[in-house]
Amino acid sequence: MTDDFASILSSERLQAGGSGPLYVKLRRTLEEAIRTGSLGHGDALPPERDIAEFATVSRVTVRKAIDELVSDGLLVRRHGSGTFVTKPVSRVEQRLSQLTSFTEDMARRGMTSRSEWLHKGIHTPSPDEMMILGLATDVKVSRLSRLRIADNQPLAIENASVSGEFLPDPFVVTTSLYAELERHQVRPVRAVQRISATNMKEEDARLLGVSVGAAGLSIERISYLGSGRAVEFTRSLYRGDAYDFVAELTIGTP
Amino acid sequence: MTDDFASILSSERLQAGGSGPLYVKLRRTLEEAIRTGSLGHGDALPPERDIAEFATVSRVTVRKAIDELVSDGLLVRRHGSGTFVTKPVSRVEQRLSQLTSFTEDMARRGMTSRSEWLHKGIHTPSPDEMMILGLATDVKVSRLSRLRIADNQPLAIENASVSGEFLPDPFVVTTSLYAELERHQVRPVRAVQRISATNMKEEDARLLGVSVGAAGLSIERISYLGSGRAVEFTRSLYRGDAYDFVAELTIGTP
DNA sequence: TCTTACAATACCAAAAAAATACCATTTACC
DNA sequence: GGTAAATGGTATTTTTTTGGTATTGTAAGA
Repeated sequence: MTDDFASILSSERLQAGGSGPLYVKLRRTLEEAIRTGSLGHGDALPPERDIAEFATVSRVTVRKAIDELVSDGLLVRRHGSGTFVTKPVSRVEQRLSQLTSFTEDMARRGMTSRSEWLHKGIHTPSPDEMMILGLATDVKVSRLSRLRIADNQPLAIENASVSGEFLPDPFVVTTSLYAELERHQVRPVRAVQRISATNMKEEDARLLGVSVGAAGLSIERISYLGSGRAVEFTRSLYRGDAYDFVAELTIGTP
Repeated sequence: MTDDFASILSSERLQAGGSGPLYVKLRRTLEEAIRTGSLGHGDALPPERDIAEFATVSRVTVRKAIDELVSDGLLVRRHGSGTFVTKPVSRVEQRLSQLTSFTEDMARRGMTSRSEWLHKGIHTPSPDEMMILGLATDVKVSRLSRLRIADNQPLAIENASVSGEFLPDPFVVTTSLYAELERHQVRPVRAVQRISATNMKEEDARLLGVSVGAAGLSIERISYLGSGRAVEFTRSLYRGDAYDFVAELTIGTP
């Protein structure tokens, strides 16, 4: 039982929860906590047994309270895993200014995350790639494409292009492209990110499970070595209805 | 096992790592060590077996912790060789950006810019505004709405809400909201910006001269005083086909 | 008295977590 | 070059945690 819950479920609060059966008071208390944000979207509730013990009621009573919140759509149960606060719109935030990892970010929201590879291959560079990566005519380019999935919902398509000089064999990449580059002592030190909005084309829409024309957040990133040489070029397309990009800015004093 | 690791993985630290499963605590401990620099980039971790023995957990548990750090790009594995700390891109930080005005922004891009006021007024705050700006019930809010035009093309709709305490009279604002706030010694020092993609509604599409459903870049910004008090809340909608948001990221150890 | 809502107890099943045992690759030393 | 030690990789099993369900008891109201 977390400390947060100690205050949320304090017996005073439960008693003050108005009249009626125990499970109704408990439900109102939980509902209030969700609406006020004491329980954030994606947060896990403590185990039913813990709640029962803390509120000194039986587990069935706790379950009855939770039952109603589940049928109202405020909570979601996962057998063997826990009970979680639902997200009204499944919005995921990425905070650049914080050092939170993707896994932890998702875990904090009670979401599981994984990837599916769509493509790995060696290609003759497109004009775009040649220009951006500054390739000689005879150098090949490695392309890696994958679908990022959160809570079994496709969230984004990631297309990476890397110069063959830095990544001759794209098939060795398993989880992290950057980890693979690191293995060859290739270390980008700077990146430029370009964020724009675009309407989904048919194939992207199909992969992401949205309708054609839906708004998508396109993020293009080019990363550079200390020498100024471009290493990698990634085009990502995020579902506009499921992804927020959050940045914190500080104002310089002139 | 090095002495360094003895302190990094001391069982006290592992216990103090908060609640949750063992592998999560272990992951957090390692992550912390990497972030604080106790483990520099390029350093090798001790063998998994050693870590397991020292932390008195099974090797699989150690591997699970390391797995997540690998997929986040903080660590790199080399079969038969060891596990090493990388200098990953997932640890990018957005360079301290200045809160630039639209005019400056466009000037930097070599474009002429002007605005057309759509609305100025004093209103009873909406629930959104009350929550975000932290307003008392009897305080009014000033709303400013204008169309931003660059190179004679409508580019964005800007809706600003400012607490009446800071801007009692919105009609005095002519060009820059920030300049007007500055006149009253109101100086935001921090802002949080949320960028997302959305499909244009009819009215927005008409004002911006695009078709309904076209992709738009929605940027919400809340700016704060040094005290943490929110000053202003701006919702902007940019034409997705005409505006890019560019951020430069530097990669490095904090 | 009978019905019904409420609450408690005891046990079931699924999922996650952790441990065990064994496999594959790299490195180093001979 | 070959071989053994060291290291990460994987499959399988066991334990623990968590929600799910059936049964029973109790008290209020028809």
